[in-house]
Amino acid sequence: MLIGELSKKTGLSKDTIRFYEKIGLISASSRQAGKRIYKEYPEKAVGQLFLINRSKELGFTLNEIKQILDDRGISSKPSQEQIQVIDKKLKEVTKKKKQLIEIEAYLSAKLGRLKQNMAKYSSKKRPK
Amino acid sequence: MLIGELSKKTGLSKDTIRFYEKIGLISASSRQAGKRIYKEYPEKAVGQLFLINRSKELGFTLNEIKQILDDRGISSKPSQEQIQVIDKKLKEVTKKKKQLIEIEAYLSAKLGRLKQNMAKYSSKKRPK
DNA sequence: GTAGACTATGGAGTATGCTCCACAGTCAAA
DNA sequence: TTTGACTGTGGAGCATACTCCATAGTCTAC
Repeated sequence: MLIGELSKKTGLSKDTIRFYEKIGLISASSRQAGKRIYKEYPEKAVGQLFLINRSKELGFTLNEIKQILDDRGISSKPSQEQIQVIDKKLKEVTKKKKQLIEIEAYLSAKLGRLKQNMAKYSSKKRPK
Repeated sequence: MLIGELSKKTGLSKDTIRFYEKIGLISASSRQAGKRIYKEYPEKAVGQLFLINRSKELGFTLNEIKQILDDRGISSKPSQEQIQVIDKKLKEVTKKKKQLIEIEAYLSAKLGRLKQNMAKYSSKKRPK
């Protein structure tokens, strides 16, 4: 698939996709066309880009995401280091879950206060 | 409390704290001392900075965090807009929770595959 | 065969979020 | 009263993650 299609499917700009390919986050094969070369993106790039986006929204940096996506070919021997990286990320995810719950509690409390206050102020105008 | 103490309590650098104050994320009162002015940070700045940090780690931008922290004085009338902002952030938190679970599943699956593969490769060396 | 929509490349520019530095004043302890 | 640790200000610099050109080649439909 060419970059335009990938862009539409993922909602990411072509520039962003090219940038991600440049830094090795996703990969594409090259097709010769006269003097020029066109990039062919594999189907799995779609899923990878969605994962990248979700990860970014959760505060992972592109470098971290690169480690997460790193495949080195399914059939090659996985390194202990690779396993450790994924294990570490799983722990970070667990931590983020806890932090999310804390923030949720903070926001809920704040929302409650605001609504109560709002009611207090407008009660003067409300008929009995 | 002066900036050094706040820095130690939160683990954030003085420069970072000054930057946050500059953009209005936290506030401090000013104390005159001869020709110079010293900033006095209130106790609650500690909690605010922790919240800022947690929020950042979850992908919120400083601008978003500013909206979250925005107080306008506890005793002033809360605006409908203020309530909407917090409500929206709560929904984003819910979304992030789901995304985290997705990423967790992805990482777990990947970890399982890596470990299995690792075992397959090393089984040749293991005695029966 | 040509207009219009696509593609790649290179490089400049931008927003965010700090980080570092030089300079100068304050303050507590010795 | 001087030394060392602190403080604020201003401004430059930096890493990350894009975004926006300009230029030039390709491809599709008419």
